[in-house]
Amino acid sequence: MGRSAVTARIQRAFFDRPTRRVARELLGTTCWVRGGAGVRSVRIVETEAYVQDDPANHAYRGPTRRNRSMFERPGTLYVYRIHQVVCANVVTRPGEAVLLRGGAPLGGLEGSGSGPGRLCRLLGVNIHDDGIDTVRGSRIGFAPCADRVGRIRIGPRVGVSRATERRLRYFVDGDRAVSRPRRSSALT
DNA sequence: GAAAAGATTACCT
DNA sequence: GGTAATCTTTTCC
Repeated sequence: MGRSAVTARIQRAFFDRPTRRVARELLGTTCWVRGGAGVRSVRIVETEAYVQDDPANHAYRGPTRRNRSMFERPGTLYVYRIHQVVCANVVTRPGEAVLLRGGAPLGGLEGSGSGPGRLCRLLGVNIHDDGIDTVRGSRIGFAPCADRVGRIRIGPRVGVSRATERRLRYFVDGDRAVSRPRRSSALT
């Protein structure tokens, strides 16, 4: 990279599009988090779309205290807690969002970014980041895809107990940071 | 006010 | 492959 580390930032119009398209096009982008110890970043390699009329969507039954961030502007971060870990989403259209499921560490960052909980732990994302703006905020942002993305594949979502047949999961084929269903060894 | 479920992960046998 | 950990939100009585 001959230029500065962050050459550009993904704007709000990127997120204000159909959720499945955003989920697919987030693959290969860089997600950075500015913390006390510096900036941590990963290359996004796995996402899942949560859309309307989707029983697995936290916003399926409308706004609640937990999911209020999902009704904020496109590009807003929706962070929720599940068991003892947190997961991060980016809001697209009202009540819809993209779950960040896998990221490959960049810039010497060490650890595993495979899985939504591990990804948040790697980046240092916590529950207090819920509701922040990734477009204008200084804490977390996305940079456009710099280099070529591998083959993109689509498959069933992981971990959800409803609407499991829907193919709303996008991932870069063969990337190490992609989580896999525990079910079988068969590649989707 | 109480009980159940959950977009997970780590560790057990 | 199966289950416990762990705790907040949601839902029901």
